[in-house]
Amino acid sequence: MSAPAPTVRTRFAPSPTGSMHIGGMRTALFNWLHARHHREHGAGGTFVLRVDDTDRARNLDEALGPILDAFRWLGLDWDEGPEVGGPHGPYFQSERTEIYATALDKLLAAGLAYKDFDSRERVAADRDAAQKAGTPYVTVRRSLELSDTERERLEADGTPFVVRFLVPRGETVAIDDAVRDRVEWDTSLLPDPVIARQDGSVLYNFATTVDDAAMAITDVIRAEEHLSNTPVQVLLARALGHEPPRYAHIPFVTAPGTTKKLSKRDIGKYRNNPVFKKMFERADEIFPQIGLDVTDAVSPVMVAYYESIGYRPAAVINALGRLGWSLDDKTEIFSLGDLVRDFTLDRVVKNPAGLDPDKLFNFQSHWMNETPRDEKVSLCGAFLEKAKIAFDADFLGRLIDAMGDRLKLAADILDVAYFFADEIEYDPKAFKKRVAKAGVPEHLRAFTDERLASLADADWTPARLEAELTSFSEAAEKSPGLLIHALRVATTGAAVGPGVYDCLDLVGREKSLARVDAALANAADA
RNA sequence: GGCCCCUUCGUCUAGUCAGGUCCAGGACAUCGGAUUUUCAGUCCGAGAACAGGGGUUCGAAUCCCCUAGGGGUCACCA
Repeated sequence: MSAPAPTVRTRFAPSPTGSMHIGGMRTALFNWLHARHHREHGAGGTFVLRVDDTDRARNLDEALGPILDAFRWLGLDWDEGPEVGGPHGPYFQSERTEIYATALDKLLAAGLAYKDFDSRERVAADRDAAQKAGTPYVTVRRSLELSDTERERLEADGTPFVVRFLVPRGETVAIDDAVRDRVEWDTSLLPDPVIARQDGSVLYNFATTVDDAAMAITDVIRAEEHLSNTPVQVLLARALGHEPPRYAHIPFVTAPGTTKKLSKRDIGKYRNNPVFKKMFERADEIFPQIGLDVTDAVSPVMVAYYESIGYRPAAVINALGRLGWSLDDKTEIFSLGDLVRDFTLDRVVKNPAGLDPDKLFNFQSHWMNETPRDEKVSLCGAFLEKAKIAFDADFLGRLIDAMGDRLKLAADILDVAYFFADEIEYDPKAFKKRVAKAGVPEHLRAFTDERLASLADADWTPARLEAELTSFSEAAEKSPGLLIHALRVATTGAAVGPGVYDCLDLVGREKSLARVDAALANAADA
């Protein structure tokens, strides 16, 4: 008889920094997916959100809010954590100082950690010397050589000290990583990590280990840059009397077109990244219209960018899910539900994956097309409202229908905002090329007078308009393109947009005819 | 520099654990064609990769060894 499949508990522990990094979101997604997969297709799974706020953020709401918003936007809920609580709280590290202090005392009392009185400078000098000599640096442990009386005197004098974990030398620590298989380290090469500062506050490696054990985390899924922290955490967990969790070190996300970790530090550089450039430029066009500043917090490195510019959460989920993971040799489209069903750690790849804005955009096309009409209307409507453009919902619906697949981002609706304006402005270049061109005004005049003017309101439909235009062009032995272009520019002012017959329909018979007259008068003046 | 990780088309990846069906499959991007002419979309097509070298084997992208390259990490940050 095999043991029952264990239930799974995963966690994600963001620092409240005021914005959610897209790479961090990918790590969070994998944790969430692993837990949900086991809940629905295994013995159970729980996803925990824990807040790493040891830095004591000045304003927690401001710093944590956007992060929780990103989770909510993508539809990733958490079973335990902020707002929802849970049996393993508190879920803010700033509220767990007692727990850390107790664990620290336990290690100290057992002789598994020690007070180190060496100054920062002295330790740095040791490290430099080792570096220079090309030998591995390990802690010199001078404080362990101290006699009891010496130590007592130092403490009585109030000499500052840090607490270091005493790494057992001469051992091999190994993990069976879910994505990297077996990884081993020689503990003789590991420095004794500081686990508590002079002020008594504990450090990341220690807090995480204590919390993961206290919260019964079974699977630690994190980016591979944490791989080198792992031996210390394994040793620490054992010293504390716990069995270490299973680890899965997933590849980190690289900046588009590079092999370097996508980092919020480099946002400035990314503006010039040829692959990222388009995304920045689109933001430059859109954000000013909706009263948003293009800041680091809404750059393409952050989840907020995608929401702000009108991506579908499903598109972002799909792209993130495929970053370092695949099901097989052909499936590309995954809903969140599909991912919950199909996601397993053993299909995570080992090598870093670059975020590809083009591919993300392609997923967006797909998921925008899957979006019901009503939802598109409300999404686009929200953009129009932010841009302070008055609109009629029915008309917006018709416009969205006419745009069809052309509507990729919800913000694209702003590109055709001229449909909501009473007055149009001609794109001067397009006007010259399409309307004020030899032979065109006469042709357009004739078509309008002979075919359009006499059309009844009820016959002013895309199908009828197309039939008229086609047959007129045929009779005149001219390319339909001439009228198509001329009419579009004359009635909307723009060179691009929905199909021209839809444009005429949207603008309406009366207004279209008036605009053709105005355009022709304009062309005559030119 | 020490330790650790990684290496298939430009990119994301399938195939590697169980060597032959892989002169390497899919997707995005690119280019070309069609839809007899906006833009877009759709359809069709093209080019494009096993880092290098040695082994093992009848046979290697797949196993072994070496080399090279890339990356991560070496804080009283997380």
